[in-house]
Amino acid sequence: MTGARSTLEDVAARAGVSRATASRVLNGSPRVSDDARVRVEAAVAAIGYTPNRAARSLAVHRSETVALVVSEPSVRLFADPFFAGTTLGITGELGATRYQLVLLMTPSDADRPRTEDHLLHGGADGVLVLSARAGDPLPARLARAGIPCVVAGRPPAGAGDAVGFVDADNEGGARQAVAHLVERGRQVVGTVAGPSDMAPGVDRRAGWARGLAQAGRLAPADLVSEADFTREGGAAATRALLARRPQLDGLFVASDLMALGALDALRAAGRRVPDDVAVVGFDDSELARSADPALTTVRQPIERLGARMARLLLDQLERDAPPVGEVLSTELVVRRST
Amino acid sequence: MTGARSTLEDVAARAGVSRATASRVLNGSPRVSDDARVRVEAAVAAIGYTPNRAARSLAVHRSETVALVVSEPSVRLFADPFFAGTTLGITGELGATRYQLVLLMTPSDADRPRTEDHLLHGGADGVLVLSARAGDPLPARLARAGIPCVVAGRPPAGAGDAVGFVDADNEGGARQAVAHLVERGRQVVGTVAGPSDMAPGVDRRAGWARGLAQAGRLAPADLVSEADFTREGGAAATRALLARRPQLDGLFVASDLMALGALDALRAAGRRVPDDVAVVGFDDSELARSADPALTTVRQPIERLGARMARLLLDQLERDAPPVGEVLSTELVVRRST
DNA sequence: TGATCTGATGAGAGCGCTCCCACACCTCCG
DNA sequence: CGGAGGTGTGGGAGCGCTCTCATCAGATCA
Repeated sequence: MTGARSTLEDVAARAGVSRATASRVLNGSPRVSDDARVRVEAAVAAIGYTPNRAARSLAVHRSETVALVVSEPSVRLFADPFFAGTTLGITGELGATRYQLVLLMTPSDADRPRTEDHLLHGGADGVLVLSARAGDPLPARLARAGIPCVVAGRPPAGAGDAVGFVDADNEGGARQAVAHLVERGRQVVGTVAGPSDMAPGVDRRAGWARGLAQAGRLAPADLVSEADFTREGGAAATRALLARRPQLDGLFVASDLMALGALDALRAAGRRVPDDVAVVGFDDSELARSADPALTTVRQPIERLGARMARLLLDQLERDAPPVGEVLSTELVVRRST
Repeated sequence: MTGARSTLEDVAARAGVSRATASRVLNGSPRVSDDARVRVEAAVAAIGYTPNRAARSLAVHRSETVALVVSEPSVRLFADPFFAGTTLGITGELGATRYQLVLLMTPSDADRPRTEDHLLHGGADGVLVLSARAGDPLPARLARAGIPCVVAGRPPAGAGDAVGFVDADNEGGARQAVAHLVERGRQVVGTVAGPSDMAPGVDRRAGWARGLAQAGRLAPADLVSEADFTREGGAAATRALLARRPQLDGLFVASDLMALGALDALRAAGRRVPDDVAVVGFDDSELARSADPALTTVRQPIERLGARMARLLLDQLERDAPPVGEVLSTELVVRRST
């Protein structure tokens, strides 16, 4: 069954056809008689034949691989919550195709040129990019070189519409969160926003503002406090907010980790959650479930996001569809903190 | 620079040598004159030549890829904390070689045969396995087929010494944890153990027992309560323990997530942590840092584990070293819970 | 000085596949 | 009944590399 690998030649011989015909059958060409098709398929099954990827790649001038590039210096912080889920979605979608997923991580800036070079030299037929950095030049460069590319999150500014993307509906999620807080009767709803140079930070803040607007409220700047997606940052931002607006009774925090910091700060300030201040996070990470009180948060369809990325890339690769963007809706998970 | 891919032929022509000589230079053969070597290297640099993987694979009969198999039905629970870190370590080690990392996830049992088939048919030169299931037959099968294989954690029983492995020192870590609790003056040190059909569960429990033995204490069975690595399970196990041994004042919990459950149970029972009961977890996940009180825990060198897995595999692949096992030491991270 | 060895080199086959092209065979129409 | 237009098929070149083998120049020795 294993051992001496069998070749297409063997299959052809056994089926009593030429190598060319056997190849046609394997590639689903319509120009084959039913008779030949059946015999080749039987031979394949009997021999346990598996095509040689290398030979095929060499002949068709394609690697038949998709690269997953995780280009993030601080992999630890960023990757943990997303990586496993997204990857699972990607492999699920890719599993049915002949494409292989090869993993390229560039934790330090030093190894990015190598990766880029590799991809630009045909290292993969298509590329999926997982990166928090908005300014990543890689996708645009790949697209310019004619290599299909789909990024997670909003596409980098310079890329035009040449690169596909799949993003979670950050703004919509934030709006949901705010609507929920308003529904809970909160009067003064502030936000601990993410950094304004990161797309999710910007979008979630915008969602907060629009959410308030839709409720007929104002969204004054002094109800926004920016932090850096860390727990400590979240705590500090919350303290600042409380200092400026002691009446604060609702808080939308742009990530679960920062929300944990917010809970710290609120507790330190003697505010009860949710009685005095209701808090909503974002991400629905493990942290949210284990927080005290358990955090109401916005869940992103991580695995689905990976699957859609792969799908959009395959569309470009196989039916050379144009690169498109897609926004996946989020879901509010209500827990004890509101 | 990109565009029409250059071939070895081009390099050879430019360097004024034959394709064979150019190939020798690229593969570091000693049988090349310095003169030729220099000229070829210059040509490579000038042209921006990158070898064609497919052609090379075809010629050498090796795929020059390493597969990372994540064979876990409940990827969410298992993979999250380990996956990103381990993978990072692996890619770091592999980055300097010509091996590519291809990702194979088998979330459902249905797609495992496919994966196995692929690997058995030369899909990769070597395989790294990330799997919580002790009974996974894949590594042994691969080894039997002559495909080098390194697993994370203890090797499956059936594999003999044919598969390499890299494990964290679960027992040692547990001993450290217990020693720490004893040092803190705790008299009755119990444990919430993991399932006894999972290697980490068994090893950590053994470490708890040995730790007590080393301190000259007994490790009676009624100080052990088994759970399933979930938060709720940890809470239930802790309640059982408290019921049996109300004097309990030290607790080693075999995972951070279960430790969170233990904290819940202790709080519900009116015990203060660490005053009444000191608690140590295991994993040093994000959860430990964010717990209340922050959890003293045993850190595993996740990234290093990945790196060592890759290294051991490369040793088998390149210097055909025999498969070996390696145990990485863990580190106690002391926080507020003890 | 010729025989022998050594070390660098190039010619060329071959890895397993795809795909172009030519061919045989059939059907259909003028 | 001859030519046009399909179909299914096989021959064979070629993808870019490695590696064996023959060759050849130069060094070494008797």
